[in-house]
Amino acid sequence: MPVRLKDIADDLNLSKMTISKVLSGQTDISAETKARVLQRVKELKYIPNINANSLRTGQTMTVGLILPSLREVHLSEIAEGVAEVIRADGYVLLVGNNGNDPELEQRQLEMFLSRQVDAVILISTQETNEFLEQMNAPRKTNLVFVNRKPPGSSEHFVGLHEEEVGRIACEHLISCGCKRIAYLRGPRTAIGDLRARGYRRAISDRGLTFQPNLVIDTMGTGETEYRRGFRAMAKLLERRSRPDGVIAYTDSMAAGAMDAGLRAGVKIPAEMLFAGCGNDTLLCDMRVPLTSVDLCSHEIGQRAGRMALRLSTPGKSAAGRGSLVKPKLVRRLSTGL
Amino acid sequence: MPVRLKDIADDLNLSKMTISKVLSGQTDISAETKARVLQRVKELKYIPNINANSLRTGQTMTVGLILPSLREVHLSEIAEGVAEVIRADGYVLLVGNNGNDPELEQRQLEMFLSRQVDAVILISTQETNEFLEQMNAPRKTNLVFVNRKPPGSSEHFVGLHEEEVGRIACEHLISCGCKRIAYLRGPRTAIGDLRARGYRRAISDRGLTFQPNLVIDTMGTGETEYRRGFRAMAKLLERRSRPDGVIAYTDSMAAGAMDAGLRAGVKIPAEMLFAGCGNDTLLCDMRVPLTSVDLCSHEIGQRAGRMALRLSTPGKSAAGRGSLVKPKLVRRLSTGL
DNA sequence: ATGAAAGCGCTAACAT
DNA sequence: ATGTTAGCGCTTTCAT
Repeated sequence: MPVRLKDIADDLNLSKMTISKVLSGQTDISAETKARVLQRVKELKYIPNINANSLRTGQTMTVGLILPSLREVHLSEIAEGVAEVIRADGYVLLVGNNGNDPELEQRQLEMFLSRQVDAVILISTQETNEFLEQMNAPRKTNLVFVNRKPPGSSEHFVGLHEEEVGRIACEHLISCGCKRIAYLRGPRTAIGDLRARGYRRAISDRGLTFQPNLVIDTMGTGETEYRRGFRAMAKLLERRSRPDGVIAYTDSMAAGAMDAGLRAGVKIPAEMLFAGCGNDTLLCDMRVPLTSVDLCSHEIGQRAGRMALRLSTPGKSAAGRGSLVKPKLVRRLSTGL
Repeated sequence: MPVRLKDIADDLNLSKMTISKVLSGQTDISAETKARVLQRVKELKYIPNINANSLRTGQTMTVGLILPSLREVHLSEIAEGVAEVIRADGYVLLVGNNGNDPELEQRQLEMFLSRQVDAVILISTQETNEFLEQMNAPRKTNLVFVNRKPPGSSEHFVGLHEEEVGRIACEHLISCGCKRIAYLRGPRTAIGDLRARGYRRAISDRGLTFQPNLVIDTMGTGETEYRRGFRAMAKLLERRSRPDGVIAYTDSMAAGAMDAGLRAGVKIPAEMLFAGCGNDTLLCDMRVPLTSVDLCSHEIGQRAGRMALRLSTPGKSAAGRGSLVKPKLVRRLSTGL
């Protein structure tokens, strides 16, 4: 078993306290003793037991992160951001995934709580999580929500300005001269709706007329996003008047749409412009490099991490409640450069 | 602060011990008391402090995972596998990433050790990690290496049978009738070399002649894998005699190669077959669906997790040392179905 | 059937 | 400058 304070103390014929004091930089220790202790600590490779301390202080220097999955780049990117900032402060990250199963989510949270985590960052895809209201009532303050503002609404959260995602993409295509911009929209969720609204807002803000038949709902079939994008585009191309710009809810869908266009002989970006969302390096650097809206997942993770740290620091608990990250457009050849 | 055993005890005019016994299912408690306790526990939403127990038992029910990054699908997939199996046993996962920085890796390990993790799973891309030898000497047994067998070599590890990756892909193309199979090889690392060897072995096993000029080294330039695949393929196509099959080190490279082929008017799979490695859903379901070797990352994670659990269980510590996972070929249209 | 004591590793507060 | 005491939340052991 690992070396304890007492081992060092016995070894040096000192008391545990002396060792402890040296290690915590107390000054009431003779230089000589200090040196001897430090030396022995190194030799024995002593590593303090933080848990023992946590029992006293109530601080575990641990942050929990609960998310649906690590497989989605967007989410693992967030996780990286969190890990980065909390590590810098000596905190450690507990990760739990719950394939969108609310029960699992709850169990994970309980496991984290039983480990006395200082804060929990929750990326829940559930539309509601009632269990939080009841279960967690006492220490609610140390929860940080990501992506979805919880119902109770007075909570701490970090999210992406979703409407801006649609707006920024559409705005860009308009600036590039597009007049008929198709939107391959996402699912009928809060996020899906917000992005669609952003698209629509850009249209009207710039004096174009909104044409409902240019908004394509691709959901419902069991196909991959790529296939759905491909098929939706193929159909669009059969119409009498083609769009001169296409925005897709994800990069995969955009890739599918672009391939359908290329296959049909459409010149990109000469005749038609494309934009996706996600700025996924893998997808955006292929065939005609794809202009895409960066969802700033890493930044979101960092902010969530910082918020968690603030909540974990006794004094500062009351700090800023919410934080909306603005997406960024990344221009590539599919919109002319 | 959270509810403690003592709170329940005081509340019910019982001793801590009685509560503890009820919760641990001891039988020497009257049915009535038991019911009262259970009821109150629920009402007060008591969650046991596992850390307190850990201080006594030395078991924290925590496994640490150190990896270069969560951004790579291969790695996050492994993380998911680990999380899954250890959660089932009530363990919790500490995750630390270290962008291939050995110093960070060491610091992470120390942080984990100071939290008394029961085991650490280490996915190190370092070729050597001397610091382990020294620092961790005492509890070396609770380390599980993934992907790379450590120098000390008597360690516990889980890895992919890398040579089999190259062999299986090449074997498949040969079965499909290919005679001239190009290999877009990966970096000059242990793994890169093993896969190349597998390719070569399949060639000679099946009585074809190995042609060095069909092995293309794409590394060195700062380009993306896709671009490297694309360029390598474009060059291949300029030769007098074209290959009739192409294997790439990653799916991205395969995608690039395939696009170069398609652009040049090559019919896939009629005239040329393609296979990648990684079985990345995003990439494999695009344009001509790509046959790819699945690297079984999830399975690797699960095995590593199980190994970590075994090491964490006092009795079983000496169990199986190493475990090699066999990759699986996933056939798609790019090789004729 | 219920409870008291001791101790896991550590440190704040107080002696010496 | 060094050491003693007590206690963080819990359970194992041994009373009652």
